[in-house]
Amino acid sequence: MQSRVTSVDVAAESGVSQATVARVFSSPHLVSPTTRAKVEAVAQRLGYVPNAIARSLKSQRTTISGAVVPAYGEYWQSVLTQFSRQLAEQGQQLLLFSFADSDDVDRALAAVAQYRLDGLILASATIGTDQLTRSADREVPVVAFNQPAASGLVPSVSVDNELGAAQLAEHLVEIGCRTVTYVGGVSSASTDRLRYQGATRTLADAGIALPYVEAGAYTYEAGYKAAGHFADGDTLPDAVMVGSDEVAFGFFDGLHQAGVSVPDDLLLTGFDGLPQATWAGYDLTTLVQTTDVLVAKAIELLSADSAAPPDSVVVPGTIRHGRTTRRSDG
Amino acid sequence: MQSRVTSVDVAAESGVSQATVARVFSSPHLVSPTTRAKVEAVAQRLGYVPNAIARSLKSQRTTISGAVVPAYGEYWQSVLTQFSRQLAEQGQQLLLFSFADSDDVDRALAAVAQYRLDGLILASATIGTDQLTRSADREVPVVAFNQPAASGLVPSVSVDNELGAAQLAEHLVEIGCRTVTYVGGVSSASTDRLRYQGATRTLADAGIALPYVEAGAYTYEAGYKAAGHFADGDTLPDAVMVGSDEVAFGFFDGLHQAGVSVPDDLLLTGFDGLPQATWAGYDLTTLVQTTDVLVAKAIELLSADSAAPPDSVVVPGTIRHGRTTRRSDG
DNA sequence: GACATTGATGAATACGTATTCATAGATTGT
DNA sequence: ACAATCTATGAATACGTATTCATCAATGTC
Repeated sequence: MQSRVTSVDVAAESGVSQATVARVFSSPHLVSPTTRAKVEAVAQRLGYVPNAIARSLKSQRTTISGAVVPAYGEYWQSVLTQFSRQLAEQGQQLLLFSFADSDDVDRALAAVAQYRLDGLILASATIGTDQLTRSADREVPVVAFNQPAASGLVPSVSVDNELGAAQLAEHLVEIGCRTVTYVGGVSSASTDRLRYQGATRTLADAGIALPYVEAGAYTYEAGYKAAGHFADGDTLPDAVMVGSDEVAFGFFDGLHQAGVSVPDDLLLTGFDGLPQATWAGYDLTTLVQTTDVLVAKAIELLSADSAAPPDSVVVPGTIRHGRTTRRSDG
Repeated sequence: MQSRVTSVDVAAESGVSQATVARVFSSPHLVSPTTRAKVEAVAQRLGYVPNAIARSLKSQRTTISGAVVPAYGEYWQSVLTQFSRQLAEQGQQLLLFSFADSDDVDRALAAVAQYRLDGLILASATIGTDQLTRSADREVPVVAFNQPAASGLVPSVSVDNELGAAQLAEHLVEIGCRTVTYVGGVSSASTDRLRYQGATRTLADAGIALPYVEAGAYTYEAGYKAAGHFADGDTLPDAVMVGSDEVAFGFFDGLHQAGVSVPDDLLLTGFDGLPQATWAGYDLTTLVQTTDVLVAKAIELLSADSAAPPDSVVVPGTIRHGRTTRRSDG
């Protein structure tokens, strides 16, 4: 029953025009200090708050950015809160469109179209390229987050997946691994492919082949199960590279369950640099994405001149050396 | 350069009035099948999408709910995505207002006031009661999530903290613990107090006192540090009850680091039921909040008749028995 | 001291839609 | 067959603000 107060009410009460009240709140420098003070006092007293909806309608901007993000996954949750925090610092809000599967993406994109958002973040490697291009010729600035396949179609920001995987592989070679297996999440994801490629090339230079195993999902459970099957095999490789930290955690625990010890029987690497990777229970060697930088870049691209051609920003990650690649025997 | 198409354009192109076009999209049953088909065809061809901003301005509803949520913490992230998913199922969007510290809360609430949201979720035990009451006499339906202190002021939904802690304590008594210590997150949080109370009462019945130690934050690191100090003490209790899973994980790892083994040297319980609690590395005994139910209840309260008096819903949790309270010797 | 400039304000309009009111045609009941 | 009811539609208005245009006073310039 509050906030029914409009700029007209304030105007009437202060004896000025509605235009002046509007100016006090949107371009104060156009109003004399005297009247500004008067209006502000009245507004305060009446509990007036500008209506963002009406404001948006008139000004054609919303101070809201949208994010289309997967509903599950540790990684996305942390990215999401990063966006929310950094946008909030700029006085922007974040409108969330989460989706569980591909069908939901279309639903989410349809919902997005109804809002005149200041920017739109498309996250997840499972958004199809057709869906991307369709969003591309909207009037709203778009940026694809961690979706390498988007390059060229849409401005995008992602970690250097290929380089990162190469760095991890390099490290494994250095410490003497001769046989390595790669455990991916979903093979059709572009991030998955790039990471596998990066690792493959580097290992090939050392004369090492890299078999690919698909966990089937980017989840702890998928990793756990994969480890079970894996441990059943006849011989273990020197090391396993897992395509994402969350899967790696499951893989790690699954190995333990099967009686395989990390790092004594097998070395293990992850990818992403989730907070849990540093937790003492895992202490995982992984490629740390500097999420805050990636997010900052993405926000930067949103406000950039959209007349420029689609820009692709690739940020290198940093390797974290944990216990999972440190042999007990030195 | 798209989506500039308005209902007026569609009207002109289809040879009907703007009113009819509007009706096609908001109350189709008022339009004859013939013209409806015609208008829909034209709209499709021109790429017309109703403008949600204008629609909201006129209809005084936004199909958007807001959530004021802490920027950090595994628990809140999972709650957040739950809200997002369940709201999406009802065709509602979620507008995110995250905050890092108490000052941010005021900023977030101020931002909230500018939107005519369909509902508002206030999460986090660190929102002050004054801030709560201020939001209470807004025109927007509010519900406090997991903030027991809100009872009576604002409709609220929370897990039964006191009962849950009592159940955990009961379990410890049953398996023979005689000395127990409680490690809380932030002592001023109402959830912290209730959990401590529940545990204290139950243990008192068994003639056991419950010393309180404050970790200082609801984070892994705080738990880790607390465990360090704790292990330095002269004698260890039989069990430690930690006030939140995330802190418990840190405490667990901190104990290991200090050479204290769980469950051999010490039993451990958490609270919340985070996904990681089931991860094999921890396998933590904890009180599982059925977050999906809590969230569903909260959404239900939002759409409920706001004329009713502030309603408090308390949902019992379920205890999860993990390895951390299972003595190796049976 | 006449004139150009600047600054502060008000009147009026537009943003894109939903909705009330009125109207004309179609349908029903007796 | 005629009044009464109902259906489909259009004209007009309102939602609450930002902004253009015009006005008028005050200031500065030669």
